[in-house]
Amino acid sequence: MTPRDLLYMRSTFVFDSRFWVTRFSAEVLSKSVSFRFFGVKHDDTDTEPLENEELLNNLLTIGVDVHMARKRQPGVFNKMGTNEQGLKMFLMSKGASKKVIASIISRYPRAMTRKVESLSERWDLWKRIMTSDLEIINVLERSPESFFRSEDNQNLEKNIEFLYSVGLSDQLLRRLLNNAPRTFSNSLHLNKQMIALLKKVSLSLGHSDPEDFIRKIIFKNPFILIQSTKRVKANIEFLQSTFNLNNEKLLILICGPAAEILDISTDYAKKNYMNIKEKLVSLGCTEEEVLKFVLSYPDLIFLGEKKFSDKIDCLLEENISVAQIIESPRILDSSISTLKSRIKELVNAGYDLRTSKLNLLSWSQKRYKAKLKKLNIE
DNA sequence: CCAACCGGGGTCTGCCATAGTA
DNA sequence: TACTATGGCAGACCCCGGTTGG
Repeated sequence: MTPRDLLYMRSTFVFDSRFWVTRFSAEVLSKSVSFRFFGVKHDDTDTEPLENEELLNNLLTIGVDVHMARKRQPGVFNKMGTNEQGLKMFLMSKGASKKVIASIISRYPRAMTRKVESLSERWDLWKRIMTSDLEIINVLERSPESFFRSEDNQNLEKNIEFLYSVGLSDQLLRRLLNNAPRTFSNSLHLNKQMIALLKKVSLSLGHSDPEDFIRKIIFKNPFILIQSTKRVKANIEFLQSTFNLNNEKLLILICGPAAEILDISTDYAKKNYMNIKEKLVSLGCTEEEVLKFVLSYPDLIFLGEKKFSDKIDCLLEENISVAQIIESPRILDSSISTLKSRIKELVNAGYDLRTSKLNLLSWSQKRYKAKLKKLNIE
């Protein structure tokens, strides 16, 4: 899955933006000043330039990266009567730091067009699901857009009711709001569509309890409601056509081991699968073996071309056979660096990788270390 | 006691396109 | 016609440990 990479991307992004704010604040200031002059020069008939000047000063005081913000949503800067002060006070009252507020506005400027009253209402709706203000702030810091993109609180309320009506627990709703907050700013219609699709799939595959199927799949994959029905449908079809399973087995697959595969962009799923197939066939596997291999651990489909190939290659370099590899698909779970360091340690300890089991390459640290210690004593 | 089996935990944003709206 | 609300997209693992069966 992507989360780890996303985490990486996100953290570098946050770091970059902070870097930007501190390192280039002088530049930001100069840009906003020139904009102000530009504004005055252009519209000296009404009060708009003055409004903008006030807005810009407010934003600079808060510490907003105006350059970034304007690039993202220029329209907001032409609006009069923005509510940046109200927003700031509101978020502060909920315990957000100035830095977080600045980051929120920098990344989603439209937030400052929201009225305090509606913000407060929205916050209370989120609070029905979350346990503390801090928990909400953490989500806003990660994803300001999911909270601020819509002001339709009625829709939000209906979404909450709808999700409960599907039979999701308090805990699951909380997980959804934490992990896939966009679910709640989807239109009710959109969420209903996805649920309807899942229901249809389960019925057409002969599931006796569609609601149970839906709960299972959302539990396994809390991100499903922020995917397009097009993507999910295409991925289910991909799984169906690729693995050629009977209904029962396909159902188990998509609300179990392959639930997360439904999120991946279909082209990549196909591409990654094709890559696995080509690579293994070129190494002498039959297509049937490839199918069995991937089916035994569908998460393999998340592996991009390079990663998959690199992992296989680093195993082959140790004269490990393809037959051994496809016998232990889980070892491809381990990072390349883990694989490499463990192989080295095991070889040093006299462990013959060509004739012994490979599973220990993907054991937890604790178990692996214990094993290695024993090998070294022997 | 050992390893296999298997499920779980972390975890999805920031951007673009485009109808709709004032 | 500028702006808003909303849908949709790309992106592309790694690790841990309880339970079970030998």
